[in-house]
Amino acid sequence: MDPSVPSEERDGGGPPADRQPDWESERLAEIERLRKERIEPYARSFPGRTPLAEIARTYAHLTTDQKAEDSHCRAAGRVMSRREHGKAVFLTLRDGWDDLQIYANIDTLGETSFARLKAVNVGDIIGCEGHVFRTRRGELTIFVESWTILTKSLRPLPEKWHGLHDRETRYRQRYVDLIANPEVARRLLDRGRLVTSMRRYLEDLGFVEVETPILQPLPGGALARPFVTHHNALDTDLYLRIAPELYLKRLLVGGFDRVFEIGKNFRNEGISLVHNPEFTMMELYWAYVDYNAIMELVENMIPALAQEVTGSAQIVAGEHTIDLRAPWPRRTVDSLLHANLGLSLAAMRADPRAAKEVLREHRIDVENRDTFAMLVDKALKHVVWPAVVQPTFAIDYPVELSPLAKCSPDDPLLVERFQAIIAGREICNAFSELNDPGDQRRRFEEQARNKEAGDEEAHVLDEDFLRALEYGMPPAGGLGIGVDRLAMLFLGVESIRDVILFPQLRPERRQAAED
RNA sequence: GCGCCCGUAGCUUAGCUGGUAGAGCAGGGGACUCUUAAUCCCAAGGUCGAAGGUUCGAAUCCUUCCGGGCGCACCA
Repeated sequence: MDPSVPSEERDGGGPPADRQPDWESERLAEIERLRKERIEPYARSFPGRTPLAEIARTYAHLTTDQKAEDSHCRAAGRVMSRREHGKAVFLTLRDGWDDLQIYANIDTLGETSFARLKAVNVGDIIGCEGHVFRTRRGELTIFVESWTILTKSLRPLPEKWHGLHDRETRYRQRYVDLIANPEVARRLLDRGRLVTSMRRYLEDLGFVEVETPILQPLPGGALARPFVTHHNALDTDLYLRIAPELYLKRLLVGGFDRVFEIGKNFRNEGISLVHNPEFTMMELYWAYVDYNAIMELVENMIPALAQEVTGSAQIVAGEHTIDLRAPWPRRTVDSLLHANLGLSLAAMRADPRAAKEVLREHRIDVENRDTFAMLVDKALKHVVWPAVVQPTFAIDYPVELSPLAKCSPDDPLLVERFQAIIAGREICNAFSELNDPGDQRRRFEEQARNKEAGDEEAHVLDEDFLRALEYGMPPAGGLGIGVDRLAMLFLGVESIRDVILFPQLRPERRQAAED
């Protein structure tokens, strides 16, 4: 886009001229003034600059009122605040999320350049050249010998003292939030480092990263409602994946023996403090091991990642300090239910009606049509998990909850599945993968019956996946970790929106643009 | 999807049981050559989220809608 065209002349660019607020027309006028003086308000480049943090580091040793010899440097950044003193001015500059003060006076710059500097607005991006000194008040400062405008800002920044609090504006205009609240940027950078660390950790273990389809003809690998879209050339509906699982298992069939994927999943469900319609999932599959090996991987990887991202394998969640270091205790779902509710799986299966009474006593909202599987699920989520603070593996789930997991050798009603619970939250889901095509077909058929009965989240029957299993999938353990929620746990935030750069909101209605 | 709460200037906000909006910052003009929430003086900026209703009179009370937040439900 040609930056020399003022925004109001672009199609759909700014608000209509008759509704233009004063602050914008004033700044547009300033741009015209600059152009008349042959100064480009949107510069091409500013070569040879040194990052502000590096300048601060290099000259940290300077004492009060001391000037650094040979400290000539070029720096650039956004003007965050301005303190005028007649024939001198202080500005606070920010590049990235680091601030540094600069100082200029009329003696050094001359009248014209100094007057232009005083006309700079908070929010403008400028470049300057000068030497480094420390003021009488002790602040490291660049003494400006020359400067230039790099980008003129048309919109005022949020208030410097109270900042930007309005959550809607913060999420809709994250670019402003990042400027006004640098801790938001730091948190989101930490989230990025978590993903990087996880990738490196798995690669070091010999896992290979792959990318499988996001557009899938059948949505599988999880129990959830999908988004539907349409491919015009193929004239067919496609689904945004709810999980990569079935494709990664096809890769096990194809010969990959340690494989993982980090990517977005999409589920067409409610939005909440812990749900965003698109979220980042890490899934891995490891051939020739069962869920015991996966548990070891998890209890070693999680503290290692926490160490890298937060600097400690101990994290704080509310009033609890949580020690993530291995080993983590392993408790069967049956024993957890028994300890917290006095119910055994066998009893719940045999007499769901009595089980419902017990759940009601714990003020859990149960409905008459709830199946045994749903009751177990509710009991775990509402009673058992909240009581688990330190990392704990909950293992051996009822087969009805897990259509893709392998049965326990001792009990055909249980599967070899586990979830890790930390601070009351599920942070992963894993199992010994079902590789018996006959058993898998029966489980799919059971799901199909659930679907007939009205369960919209029941798993669909995927014939191609069954065909792959018929070629033979090696025994394997599989793991899924919700990366956003792991980031929340590590960074101590309550809302998933605080670890997602652009969380989903209802689309904004822009009246000016639509008229 | 249901319940509760919120929406006043670009930002942060005051505005009592109804009497038609007040400030700080930012922005504009002026003073000030080491300040840092710089300071001081002046002026400007608001269809009080939108539309209806009650009333002599509505930012304030009622209804509906829009947007957001928080619970609950579904899910990771």
